[in-house]
Amino acid sequence: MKDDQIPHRNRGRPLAFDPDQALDAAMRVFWLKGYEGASVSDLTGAMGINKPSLYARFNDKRGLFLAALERYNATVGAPTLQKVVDGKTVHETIIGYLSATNAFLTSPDTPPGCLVGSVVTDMAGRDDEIRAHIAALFASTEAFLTQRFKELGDAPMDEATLAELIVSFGQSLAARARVGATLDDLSARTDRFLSVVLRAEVSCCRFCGRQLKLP
Amino acid sequence: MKDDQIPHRNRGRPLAFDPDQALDAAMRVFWLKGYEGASVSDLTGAMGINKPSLYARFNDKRGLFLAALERYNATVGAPTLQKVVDGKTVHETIIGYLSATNAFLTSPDTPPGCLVGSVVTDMAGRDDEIRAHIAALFASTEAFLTQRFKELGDAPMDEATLAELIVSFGQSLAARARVGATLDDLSARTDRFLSVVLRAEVSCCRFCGRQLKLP
DNA sequence: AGCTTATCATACCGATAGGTACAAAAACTT
DNA sequence: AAGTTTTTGTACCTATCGGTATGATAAGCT
Repeated sequence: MKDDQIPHRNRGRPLAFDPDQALDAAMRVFWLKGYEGASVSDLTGAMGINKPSLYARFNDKRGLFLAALERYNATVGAPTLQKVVDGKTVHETIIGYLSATNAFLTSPDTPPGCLVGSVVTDMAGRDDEIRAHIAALFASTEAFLTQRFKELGDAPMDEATLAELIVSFGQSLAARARVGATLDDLSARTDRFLSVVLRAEVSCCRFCGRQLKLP
Repeated sequence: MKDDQIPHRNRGRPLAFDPDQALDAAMRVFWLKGYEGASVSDLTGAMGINKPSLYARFNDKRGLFLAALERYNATVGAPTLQKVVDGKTVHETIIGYLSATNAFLTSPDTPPGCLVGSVVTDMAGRDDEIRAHIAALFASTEAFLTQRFKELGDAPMDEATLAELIVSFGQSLAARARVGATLDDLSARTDRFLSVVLRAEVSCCRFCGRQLKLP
């Protein structure tokens, strides 16, 4: 009775839809409508499949949601974090990370804001599994930034504190985008944030008055 | 046919429940479960009333939600903003505002986080009326802080920028609280944020190295 | 071809969703 | 006491919810 659960490859009727494409569609529905607000009919409609196909592949609505969340991290979260890997200085890293964040938060191709920052964070208040998952995601994002800042070595303050401030600010950007802020709004807010936190291109402090360009 | 709509006072069978108490209960249900996730049965159960009473007073589920949101602003938002009125210095004002925020975000008597920052912000992505309402609320909160900082006159930077940073940071605190952060977590994050933004009790900048206690 | 495997589309399930009809009940007015 | 006004509790409405049984269909295997 071995490998009883594992479906044999290349047997049976082939899938009539592309799983990643269907997940993209489901992701957007959840992103816009939230978990409880997205009905299974909404989802199958957007995915272009029938309900039995959905349940055969994702088990239930929750399973689909978790799969869509993975897809979100792979297609939205990962490319944003890649900017952190690509940055050659702390300043460049932060600019890259927040710019990429602002871009996807206001992309015309997707619902406003961040799926994780609005829908999933909201759900965390009533769903322990989601809460643990998302708390770990936040923590690991901060740890990732901290680690990278240490490698780069030119952070203007304690690296963990800087990472915390950046991620926190990113969460506020997500909230603003969700309530309708434009890319210009977010960019302007980001400039002001960085001018204070990195003290770049502004007076260093009100005592020494020195002009800086960090780093 | 005048005043046909206005119910005569002190006529008819009296209300068997306290409207504010019922709204408090409804507010908590929405706070925990979100709008779509809160069923009318959940709501009437928590409020201790029957459905016809709910519909007679609040018109429909959405009307109840809007009333609960007003109640939230009156019982949670307003007391927090009162700290801004009470502050005698910018530093004290900020500490008071963020401390009060952290307290209600993690209160054991209410669901985690901020109703506005999680549930309503999420809804804003799919509901234009809510979006306009909440965007105006954010803007007016920043304007209120800006105005107060100007009155106090001892802000260490442009008052609007400072207000923006404080409100933004508050939003990130709300997200953290929603995913399970404790009051200690939030307080520690707040200390680190203030140590950078207000440069208080830390090195002023990496060039002049001066110790400050602001203000 | 015939068998096996897996996905397809249709049609359906009980439960619950938001919302309401209706008559009894509780106050006031006269 | 009788009538008026408003809220109450029960019982019910239709639509949709998440989820599934069933049989046709499309592929590989032998």
